[in-house]
Amino acid sequence: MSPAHTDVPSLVGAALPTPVPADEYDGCPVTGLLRLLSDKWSMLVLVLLGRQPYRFNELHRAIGGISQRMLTRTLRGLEAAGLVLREVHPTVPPSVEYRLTPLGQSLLGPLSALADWAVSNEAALVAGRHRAAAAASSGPS
Amino acid sequence: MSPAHTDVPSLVGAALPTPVPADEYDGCPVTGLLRLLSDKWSMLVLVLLGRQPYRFNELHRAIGGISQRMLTRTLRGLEAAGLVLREVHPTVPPSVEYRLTPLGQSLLGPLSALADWAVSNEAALVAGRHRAAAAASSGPS
DNA sequence: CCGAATCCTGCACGATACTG
DNA sequence: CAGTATCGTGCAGGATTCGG
Repeated sequence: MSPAHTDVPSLVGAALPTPVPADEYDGCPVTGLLRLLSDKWSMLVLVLLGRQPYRFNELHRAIGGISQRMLTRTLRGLEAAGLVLREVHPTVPPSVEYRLTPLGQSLLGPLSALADWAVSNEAALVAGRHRAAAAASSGPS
Repeated sequence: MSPAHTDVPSLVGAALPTPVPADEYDGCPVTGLLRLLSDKWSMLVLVLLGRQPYRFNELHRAIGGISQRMLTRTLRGLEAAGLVLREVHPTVPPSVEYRLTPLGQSLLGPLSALADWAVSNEAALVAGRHRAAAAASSGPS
């Protein structure tokens, strides 16, 4: 075991030389968060719930393009992580409200930073994409 | 079923699927960024390259657990997005250096915000995961 | 209205072997 | 050293149906 060949940034928590407890969670909190958020809808749901509480079909319509299955899955995942709270009102017909927990709300800041960057650098990203396309068609010919 | 056993050398080029993301850009810059970063390794590679330039196998060892295939794909994707620069030095043996473009470096800030949040709230996330596991084993029995 | 259950497809990803 | 070629697998994710 020779650590420190390339000292891993503290961002990944010096957790790369992991003891690997089980075959599930690899020990790095950043990786854990990424595995939670790296799906198609989680971040979008978080941002929407950050604005206001939503009921299930309200959210379904607000997103538009997500299947019921994936919305349920996404919400359950976020709920399991403690980011979203699910409130069932025993009315007829039943209604369920989803809102962010305080933990979920605290995630909105970092999320916004990423979103702001994406908006601010949209032009650069598009330009880079074009440069890459041009290089790909003229280069390896 | 295994149809043609006749060795067709290289007709089907589906070996390296999706050379670049190249997905249909849906118009939302945030979604575009998420589709770019929502894979298993992109963010980690960006963070590592944010500290220093790396050569291919250097990066391979530093990450530890990624396959050559995925490292290549990840780097190509980031390169196509204009976040990573690939420099080939025509030496013997050949060496290739990867570094962040200025655009890539500007992404480190927002990325760090997310990473810091993950570290700060690791305990809460782990607790949530345990609650979920307990509920899953006792609830739907 | 809320969601679970089922079926199905495609891609992300890994392991290995080979090349220049 | 830096990739490419190829095969196999698991799981994300969509469409639809059924139940409460």
